[in-house]
Amino acid sequence: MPTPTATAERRRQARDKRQQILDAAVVVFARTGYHGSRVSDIASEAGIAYGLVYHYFKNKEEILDTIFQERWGGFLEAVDSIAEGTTSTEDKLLSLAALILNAYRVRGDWVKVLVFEIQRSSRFARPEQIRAVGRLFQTVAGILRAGQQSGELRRDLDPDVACYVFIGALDIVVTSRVLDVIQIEGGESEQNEYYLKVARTVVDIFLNGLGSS
Amino acid sequence: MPTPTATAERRRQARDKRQQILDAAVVVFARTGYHGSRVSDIASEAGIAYGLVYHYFKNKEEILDTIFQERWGGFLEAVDSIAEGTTSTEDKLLSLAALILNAYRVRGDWVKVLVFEIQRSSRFARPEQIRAVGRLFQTVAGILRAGQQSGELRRDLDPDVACYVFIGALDIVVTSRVLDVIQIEGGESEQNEYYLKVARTVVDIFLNGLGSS
Amino acid sequence: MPTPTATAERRRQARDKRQQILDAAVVVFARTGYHGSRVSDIASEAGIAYGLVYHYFKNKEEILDTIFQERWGGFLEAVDSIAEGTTSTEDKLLSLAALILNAYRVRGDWVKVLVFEIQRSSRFARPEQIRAVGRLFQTVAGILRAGQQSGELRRDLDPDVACYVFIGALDIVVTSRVLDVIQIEGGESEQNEYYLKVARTVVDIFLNGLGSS
Amino acid sequence: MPTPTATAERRRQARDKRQQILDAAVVVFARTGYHGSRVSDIASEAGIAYGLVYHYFKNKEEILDTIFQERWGGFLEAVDSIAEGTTSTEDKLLSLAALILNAYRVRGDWVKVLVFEIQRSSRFARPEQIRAVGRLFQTVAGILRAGQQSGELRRDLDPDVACYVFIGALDIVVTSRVLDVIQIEGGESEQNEYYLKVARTVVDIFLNGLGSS
DNA sequence: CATGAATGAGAATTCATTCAT
DNA sequence: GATGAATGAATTCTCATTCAT
Repeated sequence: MPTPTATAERRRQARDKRQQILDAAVVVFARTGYHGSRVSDIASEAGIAYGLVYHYFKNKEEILDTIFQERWGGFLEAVDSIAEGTTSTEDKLLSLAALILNAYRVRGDWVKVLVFEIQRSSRFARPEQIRAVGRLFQTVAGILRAGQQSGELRRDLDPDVACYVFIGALDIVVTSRVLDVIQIEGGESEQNEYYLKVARTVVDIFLNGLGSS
Repeated sequence: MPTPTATAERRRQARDKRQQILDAAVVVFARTGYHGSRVSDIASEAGIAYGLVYHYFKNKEEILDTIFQERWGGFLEAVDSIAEGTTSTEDKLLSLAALILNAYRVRGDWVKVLVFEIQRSSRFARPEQIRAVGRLFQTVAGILRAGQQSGELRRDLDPDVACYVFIGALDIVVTSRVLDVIQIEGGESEQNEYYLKVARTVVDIFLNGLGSS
Repeated sequence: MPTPTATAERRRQARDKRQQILDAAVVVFARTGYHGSRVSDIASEAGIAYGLVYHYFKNKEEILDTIFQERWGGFLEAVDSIAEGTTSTEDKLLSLAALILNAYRVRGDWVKVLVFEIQRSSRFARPEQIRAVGRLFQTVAGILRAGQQSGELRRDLDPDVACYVFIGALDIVVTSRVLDVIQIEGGESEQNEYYLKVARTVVDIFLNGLGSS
Repeated sequence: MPTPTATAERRRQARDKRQQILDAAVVVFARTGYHGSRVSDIASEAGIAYGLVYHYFKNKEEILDTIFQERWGGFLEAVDSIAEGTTSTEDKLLSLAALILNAYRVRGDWVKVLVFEIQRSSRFARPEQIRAVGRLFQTVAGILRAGQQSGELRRDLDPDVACYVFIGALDIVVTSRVLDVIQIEGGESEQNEYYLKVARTVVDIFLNGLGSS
């Protein structure tokens, strides 16, 4: 009979292996897309037999669902913690912009999968997925609503619409970047600078408008 | 031997049949996605034998490419004609917003296909497709640049970045609508009103900002 | 455009091909059992690509169902025509016994498939299959009931139970033969003789009993 | 070091566990058939880990073989003890009929497995299995032969054929019952009555015939 | 042009069996 | 003995594409 410790150890390894599969799936999906990836590709990327994938996941789709759930949850937490901060609305928006714009640099594969494979398949997605995406909009709208109440923002515009302007601007920058529509040359620091500039521009336009006052 | 007229007639019918296939493909792709659609689904939606599809198109992918090319071209022309107008920058932006927001209502299926199947799978897209999408950004950036030169817009912000804010806002409204993240209740006129409100809000924020001046 | 005749010809060939598949399936199922047979085995026995099997049948199971339906239907017709005859009850029973006992000789593969694969999987079978099997019992019970009314048979026994005795006796002979529990040596004529003897014995016991009167 | 008693205890438990697996297998095979049952289904029905099954049995097939061997052996013993009795032939046949007809009620799952999975797939069965089934026929034929010698039965019919009539009748009643071709309504006592009636009818026909004397 | 039968590569998924712990 | 993670052979089924008619 295995000792309790040995059982725990095995359980830990099992969780690791599950994670290995998820990580490998992100890499593979990013490289060849969900439909272009075979389960065996994921398995060999994870360094395991493909049969084992079915030990941890019901099927290929569940892998994608799990990737979304776990990672999007983490992202939402980061967004929430920005929203709950006590800084100015402008600072919150800047932090949010930086968070989103940096996501691609830090977790490029995962963002690719999100942009291409999950947003796309959401048509068939369970309502929970829709709701999970909706939560981002609600949180941002909440930031705006708070800004309106504190007098930092105009009160004559619907925050549920305004949040689209903000999120949309950032989303399309990320998408364009993923799509290589935007090509950023230079090293790490140049890229960093570019993103900062974009973040500032987005927030600037969003708060002050582009019109010559 | 067929008369010249008969030949012309046949050629016209051929073009019709080709169009039928494209129209059917839009419907089917919108319903079940590119990968979820069989060539035979397209054919039966078009009311023809599936073998015939291969008379008009090399393969399934060429159908998608063609859909993009033909329809995106038309869309770009509409955008260009707005850009080339002599109205104020604000009017141009309002027209643009209305054009994009209405597109989903008028050609829902086609926008779905664009959003999900083409825009989001451009990784595999030929560079021409990237360039074609890029042209939208350039045209909008051009509108902004002109506005800066005429003094209507602030000159301290990069129009190549600013255009993302504008397009991104509209894009995400459309996408959210397609995804049913946004549910619009009510009939035709309520929907119309909602879109007008969104268009005005987007342009308002874009020009005047959300900050309390 | 193909002439009507050509179309008809093609349709005829299609039916042939479908039949080829069914015939091949009977051979293959008889040889290696339903579960032991691959669809590709059936296809290669039929001399076609296995993809074509799915042109004519939804899946492997539908092949088995079709085999049962078509052939059992034919068998029931033969049974019915015996039942509807004007001969004596004894003659009807003799004919029935001969029909059943000969079936294995004439269509050995098909009987094997019936005995092993269809009777077995009937647990999951659609109620129609149960009903189809039930019809055999009803028809035989009908023969017995008629014999009771005409005074040829005792009236004190339930024909719905009595029919089991008759059918069961014949069924187990066939099954035993298929199972090689019974080994019949000798050529065609010896076999024939053996079956005649069995048929007569079964009917004799059934009508006159084994008890020394 | 374990005491002899502890060792014995362990051996007993091992036998229990082995028996647990066999019992579980009967239940599972009856429910979903041999091919439709996974080793893990058997294990979870038995409440053990599926790896353990391979400690007690070489493979899945050996489980089925063992089920047959052990239970069929017990059944044959019961049949033998009837055959060896000193009662009249009629009584022996009645006892035999009751034994067989009751088996389904008492051990329904096991009979299902016998009827569907073993009896009907003997093609693959080792010859010993065929021989074991053959022993039933021989024993029944023996009863008949004894009846002929004692003058209770007609001598002009081959007992090796006659035994088919008897066994076949009972077998098909059981099979029909398993297949739900026969639906018996009512409670315990009604079912009991029905089976008694069938047993008597079968023996009556078998001994006295259905013909109006 | 039109049809749809025919092909077969390709992928997902299942599950018996092994084996390290 | 007991566990269940790990393996991978095996098979079904799908569907884009070709081609004879």
